[in-house]
Amino acid sequence: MTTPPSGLRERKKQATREALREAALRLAVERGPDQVRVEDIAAAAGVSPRTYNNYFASREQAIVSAVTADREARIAAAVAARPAGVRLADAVTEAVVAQYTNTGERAHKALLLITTQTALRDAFLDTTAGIEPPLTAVIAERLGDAGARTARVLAASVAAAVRIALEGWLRPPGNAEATEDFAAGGLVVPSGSLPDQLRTALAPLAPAFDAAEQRTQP
Amino acid sequence: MTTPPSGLRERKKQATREALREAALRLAVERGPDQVRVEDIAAAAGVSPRTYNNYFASREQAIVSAVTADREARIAAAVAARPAGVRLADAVTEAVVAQYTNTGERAHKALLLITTQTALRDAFLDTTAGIEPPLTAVIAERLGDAGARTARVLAASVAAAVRIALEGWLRPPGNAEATEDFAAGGLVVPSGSLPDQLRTALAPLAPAFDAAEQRTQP
DNA sequence: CAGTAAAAGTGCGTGCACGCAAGTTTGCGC
DNA sequence: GCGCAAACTTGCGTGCACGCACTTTTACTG
Repeated sequence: MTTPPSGLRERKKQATREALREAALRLAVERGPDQVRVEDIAAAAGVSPRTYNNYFASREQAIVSAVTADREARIAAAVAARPAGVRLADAVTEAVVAQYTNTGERAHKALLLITTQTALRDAFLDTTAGIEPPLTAVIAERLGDAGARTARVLAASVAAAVRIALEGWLRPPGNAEATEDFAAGGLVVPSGSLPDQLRTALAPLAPAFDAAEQRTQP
Repeated sequence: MTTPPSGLRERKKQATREALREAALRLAVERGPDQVRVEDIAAAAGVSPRTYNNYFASREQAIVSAVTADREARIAAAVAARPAGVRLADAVTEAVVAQYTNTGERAHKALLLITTQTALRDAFLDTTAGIEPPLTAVIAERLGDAGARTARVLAASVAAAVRIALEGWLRPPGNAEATEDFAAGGLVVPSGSLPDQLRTALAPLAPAFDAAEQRTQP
């Protein structure tokens, strides 16, 4: 499973993908993100522009993917690695927190770049949707076949919560964008650390996890 | 609040928006969805192509918006209309179900069209994200200022659940697309009625709503 | 009833995503 | 090895989204 079927073809594909990722990020950092055309990225990776588009559906995706990389696979593994004894809600929360906390130095620098542009910011937030399928799989494993639907909903909810946490985190606190239509009582906590944001956002979902879990193991 | 500030300017804008909506849907039905260019929609609505793009960010959005229209506003109203006595979870569930059930004849025909094309299907599913802000507002009202964050997460979870329900509903049952990586035990219920799908998808979130609600009214 | 500021509409130009139909490489069975 | 089939790459063409600068329309004020 970890080694799909075969070898040389797949290696080349991954190599190309990574070359594109790295080229996109490097160029975006060197010049501004606006000054990087698809043509440049493709050239830097040694492929045609058309091929570039076989790997990434948008310019933003390429840049962002250098940071997100294989986060999806690692999240699934992280959840599965937790012992079966702990609450499912805790297992998921900690797995998610771990994945978004252990960002390397390079990732942190890249995030600064991402914050500067709305399009990049959105692309980055969209990657949270990618954790949904693996999360669904691992949650479903815990809930049994009867809870497949529930697993899907919970996984999607987690992804949504993570997105909210990230949004709140990388929002420039001084940004006067307001909270759109209804600014509550102004009691919005500006932005704590990312782990805090994640835990806070995931906390409301814990009861749903508990209920689902108890239905299978009374 | 129901009458924003003033009148003539806003009326024209809405008129143009509706003209574009209707033109997009009509043309998409008459010819295939693929045979409709932005230029045509704009012409049919009596505006320039450039203006069309000031209203809709994609061709699919224009077509789909004819069906989704002002669903967002109605959902908020529907939740607010429920008496304060009922469980918040039930209020939200029923409000959502009602909104997606009372689709008229026209909407139903349009949905058939939407199903035929992946791009349209995706655009339609993306509109569920639009119910998040109003839902957040009305849920936050119930939970009080302390639960603003929680309201946001719950609203996003509801939107995600609705999306899943819709996905399962308008998926051609015979579609051998498989469930991607892990096909559970083959126990996937093909597709019940839409209200059933919605209730089933929202059910797992009820405990989270209950917990949030009880925290404010012990 | 101007005169002016703001907002919506428009033309133009640029870069991009993607379908299609080649050409090229890789993998596999004989 | 050999050739065939599937997978990957690439060039081309089309339609599209959107920034920018400019014109036209709407709203407000002296």
